[in-house]
Amino acid sequence: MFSKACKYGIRAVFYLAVNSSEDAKLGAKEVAEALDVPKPYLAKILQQLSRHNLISSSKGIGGGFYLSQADREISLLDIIECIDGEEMFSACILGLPVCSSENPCPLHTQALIYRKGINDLVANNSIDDFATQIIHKKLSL
Amino acid sequence: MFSKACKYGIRAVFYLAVNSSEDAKLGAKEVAEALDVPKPYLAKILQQLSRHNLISSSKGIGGGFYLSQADREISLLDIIECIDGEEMFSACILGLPVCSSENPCPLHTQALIYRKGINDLVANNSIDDFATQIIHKKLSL
DNA sequence: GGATAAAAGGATATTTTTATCTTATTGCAA
DNA sequence: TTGCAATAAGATAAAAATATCCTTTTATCC
Repeated sequence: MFSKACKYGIRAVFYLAVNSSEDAKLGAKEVAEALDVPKPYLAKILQQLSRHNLISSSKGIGGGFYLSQADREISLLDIIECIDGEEMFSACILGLPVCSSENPCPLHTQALIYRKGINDLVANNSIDDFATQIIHKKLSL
Repeated sequence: MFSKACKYGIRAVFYLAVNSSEDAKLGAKEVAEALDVPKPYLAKILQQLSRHNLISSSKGIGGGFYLSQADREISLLDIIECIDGEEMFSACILGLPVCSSENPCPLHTQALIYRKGINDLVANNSIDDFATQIIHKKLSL
């Protein structure tokens, strides 16, 4: 479904949403250790998200990554598309170059229902929405 | 979602279901050309499926790949699991080592609904079921 | 039995993904 | 203003996925 980079990215953003703020930035090292993922690789992913203004960062002493209020209002889909590209939910599930409602592959119609479900899940919930659930229900990251 | 190898495999099996029989075996070359996928790579995938008795083959002149009646009654899930492994639908969508209903990740509960939908789609339909639809509705491969 | 046509199997090459390392660059603090 | 702690960026390495090539085996036809 998602690439490893994307899974790391989603988890890191959730971790930042719960544990960071403008006054409590987190180094890539801390996040990587908390999530048990490779540090330099995660740093790359965080940099990419930062460059696209989906998360915030600052250099220097006391610097690190964090989520601004604006960052918290974006959808999880934005994070996913930034890392894995925009075709995750739109490309044919069998990889056919042309596959649409008019000219569907054998899985198209049925799969569409479920893929749209996942798409809506990540498109219609903000980072904040997920953070609230994570805190409330004590979910794992 | 599926690896390229798996997409090629699914399409090839569908192609064999529609176009081959015990009396009309198809060479890897013909299938690869029909689906516009790399010939030697597809051959590998077909060999793997054949080794696991999910499709049938015979060597020599007039040989090739085809589906026996038994082959036509397996589920698409068997094909998928043979190529991509058994964790496609069971592994955590965020890659967490432990993620279950008792200890869910932030996407677990919602995603489960849709993932189960896809799983059921491929688990509860035989190759024959799909072949019937492909022929009836003139679906693309 | 010999030629041939096909899959089967093994080895290799290429590309992409994942991971690491090294060197800037920035910003704060003493 | 100098040193340090952090991200940023670029280069490189390792692993996995994708793709190809070559040889062997097997079955069929003559």
